[in-house]
Amino acid sequence: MNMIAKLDTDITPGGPDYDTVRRVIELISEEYRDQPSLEAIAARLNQSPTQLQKTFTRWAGLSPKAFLQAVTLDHAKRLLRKEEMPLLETSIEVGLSGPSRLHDLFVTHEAMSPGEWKAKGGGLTIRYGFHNCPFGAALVMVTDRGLAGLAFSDSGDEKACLEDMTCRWPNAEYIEDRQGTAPYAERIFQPGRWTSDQPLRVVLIGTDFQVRVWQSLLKIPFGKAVTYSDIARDIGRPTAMRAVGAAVGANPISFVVPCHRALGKNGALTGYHWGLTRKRAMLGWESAHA
DNA sequence: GTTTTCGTTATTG
DNA sequence: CAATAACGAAAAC
Repeated sequence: MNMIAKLDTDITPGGPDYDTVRRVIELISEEYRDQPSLEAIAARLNQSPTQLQKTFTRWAGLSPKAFLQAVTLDHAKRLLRKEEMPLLETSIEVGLSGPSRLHDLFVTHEAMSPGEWKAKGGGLTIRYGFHNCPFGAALVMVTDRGLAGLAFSDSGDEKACLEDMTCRWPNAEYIEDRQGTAPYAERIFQPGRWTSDQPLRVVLIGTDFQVRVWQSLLKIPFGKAVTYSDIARDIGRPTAMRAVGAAVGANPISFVVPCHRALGKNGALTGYHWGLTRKRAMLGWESAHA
């Protein structure tokens, strides 16, 4: 169980370095087939190779070249490779409401009752705030029962991001409270603090089917990946892989519920609500720190 | 190999 | 009820 020593926080959304990193990943995502060299990438961004190397490595913990490797189809397939049997099946048993360990972040989760789900958030008070994280501006949403939402945006479209999330539970009451949400953000994005003695509490608000899918996602270990059909099988509905995809995409607590670890059967990244670039960034980042 | 076609199923309008 | 979707397998090029 590797603990990530420390997460660099000096590359923040909106800053020039963050933008550089984002563009590098974007470029790599689109052209990884051509295996562009560091020089080529730097030239495209009008930067010196050494400068770029330094900036990127500070963010990812590995060079652009190595990141490119990590993002290749070939590598994605390796993540899928099930060395032993299980992964999902033998993972720590998670009940409807119980502790589980996801990528070394310890989490207890509970599901909302169907009634509460139908109320579309009615009677629920949700405090929210934006915080900087390695993957952009993170929108953190918490209720008195725990973390309920986590979304991402690039600087500029925070408004759309917030709207995207509030639309999911239109009847809830929303209060901006960065003070209140800050501890969650720190906890989530500082892996050094991932401990089991005080698990992160999350509350899953969704349909019965969705909640089952999300619980399945929570069983995927850090740095690994599974297939949509793996999940379908795990929840006892082996032919519902497509519906699983929809449910994964509807996951309101991205990253914490690691929906970025769900790949197509051939290792292709099939989609991501917050942008494929971000999905690749997360997978590459995890590969680097695994 | 790659593209198209069709089966499946939980949501949404 | 019809349309849709972050899939997948099989058929067809």
